Amino acid sequence: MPRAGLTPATVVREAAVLADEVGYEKLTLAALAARLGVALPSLYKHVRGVDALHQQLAVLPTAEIADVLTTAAAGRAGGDALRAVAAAYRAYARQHPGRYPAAQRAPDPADAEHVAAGERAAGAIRAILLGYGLDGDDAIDAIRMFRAAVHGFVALEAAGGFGLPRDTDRSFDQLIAGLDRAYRSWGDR
Amino acid sequence: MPRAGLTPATVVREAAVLADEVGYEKLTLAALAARLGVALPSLYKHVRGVDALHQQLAVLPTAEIADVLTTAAAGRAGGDALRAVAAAYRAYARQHPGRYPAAQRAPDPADAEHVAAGERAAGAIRAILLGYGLDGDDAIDAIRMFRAAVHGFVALEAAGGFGLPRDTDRSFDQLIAGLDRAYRSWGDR
DNA sequence: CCTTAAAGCTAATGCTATTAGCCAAGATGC
DNA sequence: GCATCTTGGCTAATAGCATTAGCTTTAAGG
Repeated sequence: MPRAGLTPATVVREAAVLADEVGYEKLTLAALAARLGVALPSLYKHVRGVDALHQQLAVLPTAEIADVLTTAAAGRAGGDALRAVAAAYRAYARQHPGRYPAAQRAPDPADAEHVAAGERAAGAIRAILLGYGLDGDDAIDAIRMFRAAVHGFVALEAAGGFGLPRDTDRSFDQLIAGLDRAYRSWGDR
Repeated sequence: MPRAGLTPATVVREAAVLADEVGYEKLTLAALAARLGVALPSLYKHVRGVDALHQQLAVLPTAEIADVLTTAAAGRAGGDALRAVAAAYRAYARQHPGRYPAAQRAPDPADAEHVAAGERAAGAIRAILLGYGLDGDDAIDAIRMFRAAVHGFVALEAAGGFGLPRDTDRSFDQLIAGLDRAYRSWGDR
């Protein structure tokens, strides 16, 4: 019987694919093992368990989000960059309904790769905020504001939380427009 | 052997208490049955299963949030009301870490009580927005903005997503201040 | 070629959810 | 006050998933 040739990385990557197909909460070691053509306990040679898999699984989408945001911001500034980055974030969440929730898991401080990916994502936003004249603690607050607004929106949207027959695209545009105004008027009362 | 005297309502209410203690994702029929002093399968006389329990469990916190928001808004208007309602929302989420996530489940349109509770919560926000001159589709967008921003913030906060050593209370104040500015400048470019 | 680390396996255990079918508690009707 | 009938709660059985233990054999490396 030849070996499957798995590594922790391949297991986690396949878990990401599977999560997008069946949903994050329905991601199961049993289904993952079947997908990889391997018996369930064999996975324990590569991941410590389902909880560790979830933790590991957070790294990939975090890095992908960082990439997507960085790409979207390239060559733009101000409200232009803000809209592009927000749209890219939302698009990622919709295209990856399984791995996006995985990314919400906070990094283990000991996981340098995960921490770095998170910082890269935050850095993409921070660069835009610099164009609004925001830095230091203001930038931290403004980044948290961006994350709260955009994550909150896509989470509620994915959960079917917007019931009224009003186009969510419009609402999202208004959200980002409001964010833009909030950033521009940061110092005001 | 005397009966436990359970009803669907008591089961769901105890589930809410248990969820706050052990966390929404760790809420289990087995633990709930033990808590109620009953064998696990007995619960099936009151709820159709774990999925139905989750759905039912969404109603209580939605109604409680509606209450909390309504109370907080009473006697206030404008930015004052906005701050009070946002603070009340966040406080509820922190005090009820188990049932708050339960409330994110979208209502079954056939569940009139659930739908009504959601509308009551939205109504509390809508009333405030009226003070900003927002109604119609603008109000819908603005309500979605409020929900996205505040839910996103408390969700990220609860998940430990704000890693930097910056006081989250300050960040929350800034978020709501930004929301207030966005509402006040709604028509602007 | 031999050794050895480890990838993958089977077997076993435990927890959770779910269904089926039984029994008795307690409400209802006479 | 008694008979009846609904139904809440039970035990037993099944199935799925996670986890651990221990074995086998691959395949890399001296």
